[in-house]
Order: sequence, then structure tokens, then C-alpha cells
Amino acid sequence: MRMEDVAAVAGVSVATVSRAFGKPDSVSPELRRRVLESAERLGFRPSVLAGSLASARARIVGVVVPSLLTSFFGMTLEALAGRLGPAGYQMMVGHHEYDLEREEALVAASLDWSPAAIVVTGATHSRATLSALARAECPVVEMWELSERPIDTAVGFSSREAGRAVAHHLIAGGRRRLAFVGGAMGRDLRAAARGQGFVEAAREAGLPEPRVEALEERSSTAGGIAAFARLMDSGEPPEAIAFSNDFLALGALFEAQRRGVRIPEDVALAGYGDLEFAANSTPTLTTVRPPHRAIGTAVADHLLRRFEDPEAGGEIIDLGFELVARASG
Amino acid sequence: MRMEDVAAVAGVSVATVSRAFGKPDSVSPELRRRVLESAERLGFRPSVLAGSLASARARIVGVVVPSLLTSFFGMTLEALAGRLGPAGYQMMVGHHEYDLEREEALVAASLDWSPAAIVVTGATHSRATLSALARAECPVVEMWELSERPIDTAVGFSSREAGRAVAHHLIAGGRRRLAFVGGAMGRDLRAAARGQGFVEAAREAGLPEPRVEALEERSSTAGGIAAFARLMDSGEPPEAIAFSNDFLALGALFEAQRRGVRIPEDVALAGYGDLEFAANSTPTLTTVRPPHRAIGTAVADHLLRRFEDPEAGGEIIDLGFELVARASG
DNA sequence: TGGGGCCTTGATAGCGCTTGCAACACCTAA
DNA sequence: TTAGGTGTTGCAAGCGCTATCAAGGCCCCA
Repeated sequence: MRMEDVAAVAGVSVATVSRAFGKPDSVSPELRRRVLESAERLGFRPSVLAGSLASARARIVGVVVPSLLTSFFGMTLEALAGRLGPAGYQMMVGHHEYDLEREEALVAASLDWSPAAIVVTGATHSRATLSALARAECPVVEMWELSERPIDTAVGFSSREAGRAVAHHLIAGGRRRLAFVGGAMGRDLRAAARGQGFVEAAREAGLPEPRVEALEERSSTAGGIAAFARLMDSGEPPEAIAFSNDFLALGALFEAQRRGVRIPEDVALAGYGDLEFAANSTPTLTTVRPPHRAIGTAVADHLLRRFEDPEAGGEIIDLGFELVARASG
Repeated sequence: MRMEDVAAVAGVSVATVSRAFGKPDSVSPELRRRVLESAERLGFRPSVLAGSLASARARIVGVVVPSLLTSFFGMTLEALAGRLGPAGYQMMVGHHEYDLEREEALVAASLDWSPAAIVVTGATHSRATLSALARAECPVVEMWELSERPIDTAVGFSSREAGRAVAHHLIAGGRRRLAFVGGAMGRDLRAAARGQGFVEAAREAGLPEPRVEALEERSSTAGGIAAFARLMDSGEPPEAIAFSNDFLALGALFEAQRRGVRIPEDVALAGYGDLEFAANSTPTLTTVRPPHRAIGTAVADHLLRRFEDPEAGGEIIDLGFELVARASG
């Protein structure tokens, strides 16, 4: 079942069938109707593969994220797909667990499909990834973290500023002995940047050096519990703890409840992510709301614009973040 | 940069270059080395698009899930990609929010790429989806829910049995007035099936008809809080509540804490999903652990086998589930 | 009435690869 | 020595579209 068959039934040439599907306006209404009708009757659907090869442009967008487990990237992906899908683009998704080598492989694999665009997470990449991306003949978007000199386009916000904002908030609440708990900071560079911003702000405020608990594993309530316990059992427990993730903070909430430690009276807690439960926990959780969905829509809009107008260039889109002050600190 | 260029440099024909990449064993070691070396030097990578068109078989697996927000499908997707990626297959992911019409569109879009296989979630689909899938010239896998007569292959477990298991557990704990809280049950048919199984088991045990709270929105702590409040404020509060999702149960835990309702003394709680926090909450949460990752690996293994041996047919793979009894009930 | 646009349509040359088929060399068994 | 394998390699015909270019019809204005 090929265009040729449809052409025969409709009594036109293959070229006309192709145009009826690809650029409807360039075909007379009468013929277009006949073509689409014949196609419908035959149950014909054009082969995207052949079309992509012929036009040297696949309607695919390669998207590389660190993980598929957190709703963070899930929201971004959903927002992205929500706009890209209706425009006829498919997402090719890959995840790399914050491993730059795996990112490299994923980027290479995406590029092999001659995608219409490629979207990666973060602003730090391996040399090979960087050069592959630079050579790519399509728009390249780095999302979630900003960078002064992105490869092409960057959409996100400053993790460092987010970390600073949390510190400022806690300090404004009168806390002086601060601590930061980060999950997988060795690999998750954005979590590390939040930690840096946090510590930096504390120093600038003239407070004692914040204690930093860098967890090996990725963020989890278990990790939050362990870190909270270590912190509280140390000689001088902190007056406020910022976590690199709401789940970590949730763990602390559980452990505090077990120990009878009062939040925020005994110690203030802040998370990151504004996951749904943050607004409903007991007590409700102070956190930072990153623009998860907005990132997805902004990336999609940017790409759609680029597809329309090949002349358009890259840009840096700062979507900011929001500090959500709640009961925990 | 095409195979032709590599062929010229290596002093062989295009066919040999193609074979050196595609079926290395059919080329003499010497030539293979020369070809790969030349390719490397030129920075050549074969065009997957052209290859797919020529072989009428794209190394793509279309995967359609309800949502990208929950770690449920995230784990499955990660496990799937973990096996499929190394084998050279890319995932094309789409999500439909439990909307059968959107599923239809996603399946059609996937099929347009002549994928090597297509994986959908659940056992219930629209007529059009069903016929499109039946016509598909590739393996079709339905995952997460089993069905006696799958389109081709089914990998998952019985949601109904999962619901029954929770009821039996609660009943064994001496509870008689049961309730079930389900999120988005009108659309999420697996959640609905769990609810049915639950009610069914209660009836069989001769207990009073369980109250069923069907929430409109998708599962969230907010929904859990509201449902818990309604249930506890009713004339005869239940002695045990099963939720269709751990987040719903987490909301109930928060609300119970606020109200001073003791869990499990005053009321037993059970969730579903065994999300990471379930093992660490205060109190820890009784829940059902579905084989999220196992589903992904089993689907991938099945597919890989099918790709190897086109003769192989569909099968039904029941991976079961596990009831994890913890402190909450 | 004729010439210059403009709009549709068709013919056709690829897009970059895979693969059946034929050719050839080299070997083994009779 | 010869017939028949076996293992490599090249040739060339597509895979199913898109896009370029030319042709034809039509309208408008001079």
C-alpha cells in the first residue's frame, strides 16, 4: 500500500498525493478531496520513514533526561509532548541516570535519526557530547539549567539562585545554624549547584559554615531519614535543614514525627520540587517550585518557531522559580 | 557523508560497508577492520532512516503509557529502555492520560513509523485501536494488565486479584467495615478493577458492603485527605481503608496525624504501588507491590526473542504482585 | 488578440541504505 | 582431474516518499 496505489485510485500522480498530504494548500480542493477520500478508503497512511528520508528531516525530537522516575522530568516531558504531538512530532526519549557517558551514547543514538531537534538536560556535558551536539544540523536545546553560553538554546532557571533563595528564606526566619542535604550530588550537578548557592548565601550572611550532607544515592525518604538522624544526633543540631528534594524532606518529616522533634519549632525544614504532597503534609512543606511544565512548553514553542523559520537562532530563556513558604520553615 | 564515501576510502563496495555494519560476520575480518577504520576516520554513522526504509523495519519500539508523571510507568520504561537500548532499539514514548481516543491517535502515530514492535498499557482499547493493532505487522504487547485473549502478548498481573488480596489481608486483621478509595476510577480501568476485586472479596467474606469513594481526579495526597475526611466524618467510619494508590494513603496518613486518629488502632490503611516512601512513613504503609520493573524487562526480553525468531508467537506472562504488610494495617 | 504572470499538475531524479543474485576463488571429495 | 560446495564480494534494483523542474491552462492587462 503506497502512494502509487492511492494515486491510481484517485486518478492523479504520486506527486499530487504527496502534496495532498504534505502541503494541502498547494492542491486544488477538488483533487485534495479525491485523494484523501481514496486514501481513506484504502486505509492508506504515508510512510513517515520514506518521507523523512526523502526530505532529510524526520519529525522526531530526541529528548534526553536524567531519569524517568521523578515527576520533575515527567511533567516537562508531558508538556513537551503536549505541544509537539499535535504538530506531528514524536518524542524519542532516553534517560541516563546522571551519567555523562550514557548521555553521550543517547545523544549519538538520537542524532542517528536525523531528528528535527534534540533536547538535553543540564548545561554540563562530556567533550564528545558537546562536539556531537555542535555538529548537529538541528536546533539543540539544553533545559532545566541555564548557562551563559549555551550550545544553541537554553531554557530553565538558575539552580544556584534557587539554593540561595532557600537559604535567605531560612535566615529571614531567624535560623543561624543551617544544613544542606543533597542526594546524589556527585552526579546531579543541579542539586550540587543548589547546595553551593545555599552555602554561599549562608557565608555572605556571616553565619557559621553550613554542614553539608552529601548522600551517595538518589533522593529518597530513606536518605532523608538517615541524614536527618545524623544531623540531629550530632553535637550541635542545625536549626534549619534544606533538602535537595521534597522526598528527602518527607523522610525527615517522618523521622521527626517518630522522634517527637517539632517542626518547625525545633528545626525548620525546606524541600525542593514542590511535589504535590508538599502542600498537604503535616506540617506543610516549604519548598522551591521549579517551572517543570513551563520548561516543556517553552522548549516546544521555541522549537516549533524554529521549525517554521529556519533563520531563527538560539536564545536563553530564564523561566525563574518560586519559593513556596509553608509551615515547615 | 554516506556509505559510498566510506566504501571509496576503504576500497570496497557499498554493499560490503553495509554488511560490515549490519552483519559483521558475513565480512572477512580484514575488510571489516578496514571498513570500520575508514568509517571511524571519516566520522561516519549510518543513517538509520535510510536503513529502516530499505529493510522495512525500523529499530523503534512504540510505547504508549497513561502517564509520565508516576514512577510506576517510569520504572517500566526505564527497565524497558535498559534492555532495548543496548540492543539498538529506541523507544518512542507517548502518554494519553487514560483517554482511549488519545491512545488511538498515539498508536496510529507509532504505527506510521513501521516500528519493530508496539507496547500499550492495559487490556482495554477502543475499537479502532484494536483493529489498528491487529493489522500491525509487528509484535504487539499489552502490559500491566492481563487478559485471557490478548491481541498478541500480555505481560502483567491481575489487578482484580490485587484488590482481593488487600481485602483478604485487612479482613484477616479483624476489620469488618471496609472502604475503598479510588482515584480517577472512571478512566483508570486497572484502579477500577482493583476496587471491584476488593468489594467482591468483602462480599464473599460476608462483610457489610464496603463503601467506595471514587475520586474524580487522579491520585494525590489532596484526594486522600478529602476522602479520608469524608469517610471518618460519616456516621459509621470504616475500620479499614484501602486506597488505589500510595499517595492517596499518604494523604490519609497526614490527615490522621492532624486529627489525632491513630493508625492502625483506630483505622487500618493500605495503599497500592509500594512507592519508596511506603516503607519509611510513620507508620509504615501496608501496600501492594506491582512488578513495575519486571514488567519492563519481561516485555523487552519477549520482544528481543521475537526479533530474533520471527516464528515465535505471542504469550501471556503473569508476573504476579506482592502484598507488603506493614504497620498501617 | 497576444504576452506575461500565476496556479496546478505530472514526470522523475534522487534520499542512503539493504539484499537477492550472480560471480569468483578456493576447497574438498570422488 | 572434475563436479560440487562454501565463503566473500560486487552489482543493481528497489524501499516509499519529496522536491525540482517543466508543461499546460487560465486570467489579466495592454
